[in-house]
Amino acid sequence: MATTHDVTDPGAHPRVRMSGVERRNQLLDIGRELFAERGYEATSIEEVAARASVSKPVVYSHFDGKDDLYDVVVGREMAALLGRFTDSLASAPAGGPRKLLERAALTLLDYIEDETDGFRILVRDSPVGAGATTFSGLINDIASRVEYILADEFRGRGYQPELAGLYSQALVGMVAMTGQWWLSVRRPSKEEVAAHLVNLAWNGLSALDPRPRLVIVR
Amino acid sequence: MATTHDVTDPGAHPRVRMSGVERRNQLLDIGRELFAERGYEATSIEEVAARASVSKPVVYSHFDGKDDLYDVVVGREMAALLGRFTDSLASAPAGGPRKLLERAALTLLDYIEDETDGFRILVRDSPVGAGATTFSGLINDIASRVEYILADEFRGRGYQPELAGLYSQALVGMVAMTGQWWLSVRRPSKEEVAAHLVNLAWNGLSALDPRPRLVIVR
DNA sequence: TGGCGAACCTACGGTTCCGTAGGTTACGGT
DNA sequence: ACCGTAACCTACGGAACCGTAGGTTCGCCA
Repeated sequence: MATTHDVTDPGAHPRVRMSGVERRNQLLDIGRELFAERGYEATSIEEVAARASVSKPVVYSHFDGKDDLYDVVVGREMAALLGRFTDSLASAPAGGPRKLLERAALTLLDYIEDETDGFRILVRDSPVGAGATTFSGLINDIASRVEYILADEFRGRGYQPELAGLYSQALVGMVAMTGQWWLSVRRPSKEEVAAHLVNLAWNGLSALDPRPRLVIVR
Repeated sequence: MATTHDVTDPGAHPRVRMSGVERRNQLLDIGRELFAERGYEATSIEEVAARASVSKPVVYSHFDGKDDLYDVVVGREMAALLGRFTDSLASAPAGGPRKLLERAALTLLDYIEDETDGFRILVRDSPVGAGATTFSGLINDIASRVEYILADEFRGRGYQPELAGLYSQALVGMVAMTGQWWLSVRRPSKEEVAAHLVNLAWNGLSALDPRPRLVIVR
């Protein structure tokens, strides 16, 4: 007759006792993974606990509930992506709009490749009443950054700057959707994809460069 | 003491008895509405029944279950959208790629405006194990139609036709995301949006037309 | 008018899941 | 050696939801 504590489940970790922050981070990672592959509704706290080889109350001791876990995961991911944009666009030596476009495209593609789960979550729907009427809150946020840059550029050229919103949505949508498609294809290479996207956005279909190159050194 | 059949709920319809197909279509419409506003998981059969002022088993007598209802709704919507594309592209007097682009953009924007719920469903996630790794199955399907057209055009110009996939994803993504954004803004007008999208896709950022016009007569 | 079948209902079983109450183990400082 | 506290567990209440069993109403047609 086995003792009550015969916790030798095959495949389960041998009962690790972590510190508070370690466990919290582990749960956040697992949450990101599950929310990415199943979405919010289909993810259960029970499975989060199971994947951490831990019981449910442990999860509740770190987060107020499912919503809270989700919010923290999303917030973390938003900060990560926005940080990448800030780094890559702010540190740029102001090389004109075309280089900016290249940088932005590469930044997003890099993020998609490195943090695939995070990207999936940002692209998926929010729980239910989340205000973000359009896509997911952040994609929109990115678009509004691009909008400022474009508005400046438009003013300089004499176009109507109030159209910058439309064009930035179009550009961000182009890159985001292509990135999502590229996730499941992985070909051609990321740099090639970026070059073609810039080619399309910059030259247009009427004057496509048959063999586009990136200007930025990597 | 009220009788068992005192079904005079205020606000509920006065107990209508429909024919089989009528009821089925009503349930499909309600399903589309709910799936669009809440997604698959958050929608319950009970609410579908409630909105139809009908009991749950009625829903089960028309559909095998939640999955089936969802599949039929999606299938119907895919057929509707594909039909629009077939009509608008096949009946075109072969006016060259630029007119094709205009037609495609307008077709998608029209659809988004007329069948907003349907579009939302197609853009949202599938239940869970739905193969569609990329976006939603159909957006991809549309993209592959565009791909054929583009591949032809590329061959004619001497570009690599195998890149048509990438460019079609980029173009469809651009229009789809802009359409989604436009849903919540509704300004500028649909025709203006289409004109600017074509402007961007055709001329590129480097040679934008400050006041683009559509070529097609509406 | 009588009866037959389609449309519909109430009621319930079984499952899943969120969130909590209350008790147990092990580590770290003294 | 001892004790406080942080980490963790089992067990359960309560709610939502899917899907079905069995019975009732209504319209049509002979």
